[in-house]
Amino acid sequence: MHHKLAPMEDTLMVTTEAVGQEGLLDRIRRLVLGGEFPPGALLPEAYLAQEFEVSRTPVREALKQLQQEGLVEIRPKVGTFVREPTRREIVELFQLKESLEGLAASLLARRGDASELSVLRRNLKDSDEAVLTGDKEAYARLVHEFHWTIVRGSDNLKLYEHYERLMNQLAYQRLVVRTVEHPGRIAASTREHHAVLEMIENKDPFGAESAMRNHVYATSREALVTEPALDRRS
Amino acid sequence: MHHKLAPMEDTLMVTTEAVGQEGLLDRIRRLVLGGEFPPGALLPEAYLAQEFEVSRTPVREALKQLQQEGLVEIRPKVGTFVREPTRREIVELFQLKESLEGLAASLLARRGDASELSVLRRNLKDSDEAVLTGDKEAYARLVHEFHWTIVRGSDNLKLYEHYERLMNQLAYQRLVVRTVEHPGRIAASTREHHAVLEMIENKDPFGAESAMRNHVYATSREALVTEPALDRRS
DNA sequence: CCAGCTTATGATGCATGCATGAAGGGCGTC
DNA sequence: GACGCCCTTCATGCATGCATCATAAGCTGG
Repeated sequence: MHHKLAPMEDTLMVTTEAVGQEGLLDRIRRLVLGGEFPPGALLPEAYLAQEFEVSRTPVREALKQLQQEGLVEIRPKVGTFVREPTRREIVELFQLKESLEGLAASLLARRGDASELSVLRRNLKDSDEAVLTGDKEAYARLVHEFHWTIVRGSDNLKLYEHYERLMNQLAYQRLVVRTVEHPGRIAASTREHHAVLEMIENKDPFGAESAMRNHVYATSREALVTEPALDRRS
Repeated sequence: MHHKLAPMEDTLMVTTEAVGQEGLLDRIRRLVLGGEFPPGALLPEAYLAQEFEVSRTPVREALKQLQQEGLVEIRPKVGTFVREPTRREIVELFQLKESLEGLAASLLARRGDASELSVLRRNLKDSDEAVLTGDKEAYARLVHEFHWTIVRGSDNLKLYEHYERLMNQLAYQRLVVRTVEHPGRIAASTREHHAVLEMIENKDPFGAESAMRNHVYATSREALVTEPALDRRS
């Protein structure tokens, strides 16, 4: 069979969506993650189509992708439902998170890129500041950025992509907000962050991985005991 | 807004596709991974639709999912093309593989389920046998099964799912087949497999993780030097 | 009142048609 | 001969219509 080849591409599209506006997939994902629809709720294609002013066809495509991400469950001939992660799945996802972030820290320590390091240092400075002023909102955001910066800084795009999927499934925002409520945890978490950064600065991949894994593990334990709603199932 | 909730489900569908036949997504994926279409080739929706005797709509849905898996690239208004992984991406994926399989070995060592262990022991026995008889085909298959058994045995479904994605992107078969060609590597690989199993039998999570990571790393190095075609890009 | 069957509803699954836009080839000019 | 413009071609992107089937309400007989 004769195959038609793609014309040479010189520009590498790194983002997932074309220009214009936010992709439909992202909009529906935000709807789900935002808690607009409670777990178990039906996501009617017709409703979404009308809501976003498109036809059902692109909506269906997006829903199938969300199913791959594990955010919704499509029951054939019945409908698409918001998926509620079981406690067991949360545990599984945190184990993965530990592994992936450990890898990221290790890779970043090996690379030891100066610009990333300064971003992280700045982040921890701001973070300490937020703790002192008691701005939990800012603290949560900075913690979030700290972790993402390390994953991005690992300079491993595939790792980044898998991490992104993972975090989507964890619906991170809601969990970490709870965690932040515990003052003792904040102090410990801050210490752990500094430890991670120190290891990265020392260009110690093993130490950085270890420190990061310890930190993620501690955080996940806290998140799991702090989130009683997760005990409903499994 | 009033939400329609899902009726209670008692049966948990663990497989991805309903009964009947193999899913369209899998069939197209096999077409791509099978090398039927060379990297860079266009996958015309109309052709696939005719080939699988469906309309373009379900084909489009499947292609969008394959894009998420990183196997194809969809250029808006142009077409869907088989993606050729760059060498850099291969390296990135192997780093991830190392991390994920390390986690799997660690979890399995912690669990220490007897039935999984006997399967692995049996696998290595058959594997040694295949080495002696020089049956490289069987050896490659057994190695494949060894790794998948450990990932399955980790009893972490989310890990399994991410691993599955990862392996799809690696188009494993073609790479490992090359690796098998090197006699020295086979001996080393066999030793490493035994080491991994021994650590798991000892219920030593750290040791198992370490052994597995060493093994995956060694294998990946071999695969990378054995695959000259990967040097074309990046 | 309840169990079993029938039927009505509503949502999905998919085929089809048309609009849109990107490549590539042809043609005319320089 | 080379460059640039136009136009044809073709594949996608999406809207729409209809068949299918799961679900639940209604109905009937016990």
